[in-house]
Amino acid sequence: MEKEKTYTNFIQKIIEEHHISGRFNQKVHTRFPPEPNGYLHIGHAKSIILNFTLAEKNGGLCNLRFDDTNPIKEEDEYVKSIMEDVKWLGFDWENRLYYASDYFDQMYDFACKLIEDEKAYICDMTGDEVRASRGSLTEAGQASPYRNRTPEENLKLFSEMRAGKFPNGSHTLRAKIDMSHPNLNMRDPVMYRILHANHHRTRDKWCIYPMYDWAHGLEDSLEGITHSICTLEFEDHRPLYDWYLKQLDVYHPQQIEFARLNLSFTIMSKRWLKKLVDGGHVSGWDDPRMPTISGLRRRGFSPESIRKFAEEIGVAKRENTVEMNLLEHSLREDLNKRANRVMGVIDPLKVVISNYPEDRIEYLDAINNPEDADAGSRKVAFSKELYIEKSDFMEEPFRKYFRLAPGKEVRLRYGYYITCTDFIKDENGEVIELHCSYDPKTKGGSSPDGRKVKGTIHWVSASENIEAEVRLYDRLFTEPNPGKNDDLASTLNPDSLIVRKKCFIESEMKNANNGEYYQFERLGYFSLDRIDSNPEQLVFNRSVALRDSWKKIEKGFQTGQK
RNA sequence: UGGGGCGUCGUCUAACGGUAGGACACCUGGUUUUGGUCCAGGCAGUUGGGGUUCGAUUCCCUACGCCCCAGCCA
Repeated sequence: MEKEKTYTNFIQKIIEEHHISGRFNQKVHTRFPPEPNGYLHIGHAKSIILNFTLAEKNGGLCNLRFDDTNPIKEEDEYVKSIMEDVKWLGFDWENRLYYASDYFDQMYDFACKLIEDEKAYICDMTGDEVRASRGSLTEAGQASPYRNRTPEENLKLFSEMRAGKFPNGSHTLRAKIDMSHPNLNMRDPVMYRILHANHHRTRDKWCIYPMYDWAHGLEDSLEGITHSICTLEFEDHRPLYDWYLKQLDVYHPQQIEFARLNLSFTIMSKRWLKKLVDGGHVSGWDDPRMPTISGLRRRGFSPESIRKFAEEIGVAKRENTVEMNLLEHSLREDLNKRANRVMGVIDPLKVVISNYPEDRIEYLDAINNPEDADAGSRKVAFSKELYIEKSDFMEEPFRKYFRLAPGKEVRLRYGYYITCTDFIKDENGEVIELHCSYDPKTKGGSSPDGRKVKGTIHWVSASENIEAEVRLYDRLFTEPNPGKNDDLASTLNPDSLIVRKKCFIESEMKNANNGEYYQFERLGYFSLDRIDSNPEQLVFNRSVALRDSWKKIEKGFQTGQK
């Protein structure tokens, strides 16, 4: 029992301290607050999982809230995809779906209160002027000439702003804090800007929109959030978050910052991801090579594996780059237990069993999942002509090569032992067909005399199978840290997608279902491509290959000794 | 060289001031009708220097390194 892993991270620790101090009356209420301006990626998944599980483990709730304060960037399409992704990960916000735009009226009223208290003013400076007067990292800023307008004048101007009397950029509402504050965020930050734009929800009701810092704390406060969790770059904004809530004397959540996720061999920034899409380097936001949630879903990742991954990587404040290995491991670990096995040949080489009757077909028993006795078994067709993997034959085998070679015997999984008696090459010297003999006494894959056969290979009957397209994926970049390189395109992995058109899969797979996970024995985990696959032309994506200890040995032979 | 953060195995991440632990990766062996899984074992870390203490990853000082901030983005 003491082996039970406790859910531990520094945020949980803070929560427990709050429980002791009684700050939030033992309550935990979090929120996931995406801006609907793009697709979610695995880094967002970390945040979603953090917020929802933190609430759940502490008997609390987590809201889904769209932080839609910038109508220029936000679209309904993203709202839909975000909800789909959160649901797919297995979380339920029940009736707690909120939008920042729901609070625009209240935010306006709060702003008026600040104006009345002489803590905010309308500034007529242009963006450039504001920038110039903000000072620098080492120099104090200069006060706006409009800083001392009366509350009456400010109120009037503010309502005129709202009424649409001014063009974009002509006025802002600014908090009156401290132009010489060492934290630049505190140098009279803008609370409202004029944006004559159509909002995805409020349409043309507003032409002034709240800035993040002003809006976010109020959203949290209004929803009774206890722990407002965000990423590290907002640490500098916490004083402002706190300042607004304190001036207003309203319910005050605790903002806590954690380090965002970086993954090796990929990138997480929306800007770069968009470049990949726009540059045609990938087929879209849901390209199976993308680290987006929709991409991972299409690639064949399970939500369970992503949640396990999030648990494994933990949560802390230091910068981190998690190895892609760990993500892949999480998937293998999950699918090994639940994916049914099946045989498929993705690089076919024809085999003729010379001593097997011409027109005979046998149906042999194959176990669906050795890791799950309840998964049962199925029948696979065996016939005189078969396909095996090209890589399972070598004319001149390496020393430890256990597979087929002239005169060598292997086991066909769940089939027979066969021995290679001959091979045929085409005019280019490429092996195109093998002739083998089989041992009828080894049906099912074991021999009565107990002789050892080290190699077991997969195969598919040439007469009974289904043809499919298979897509093999590899990391998108060749660099472990592509984000550090300005010339992204040069570090793209040219082999990140390999399409194999005429693959042969055992006919069992005619019943393959969308969203189901399969293991093609010895090759990896696969699932149907939910966009491009159809009953006439099945398309399988390889989500991840099996671990392959042979690959290393083989490389050793190829490069060094032989 | 203004402010805010962060430095623990290769990579993530733990450790009321009390044996630096786990996972991934890697390496050995064993089992195996998937060169998969599984099992057993191994390698490997507290940024440096001081101080406090019986005892420091933990507290203090200092140095160094890395990240973030000058949007009317979030």
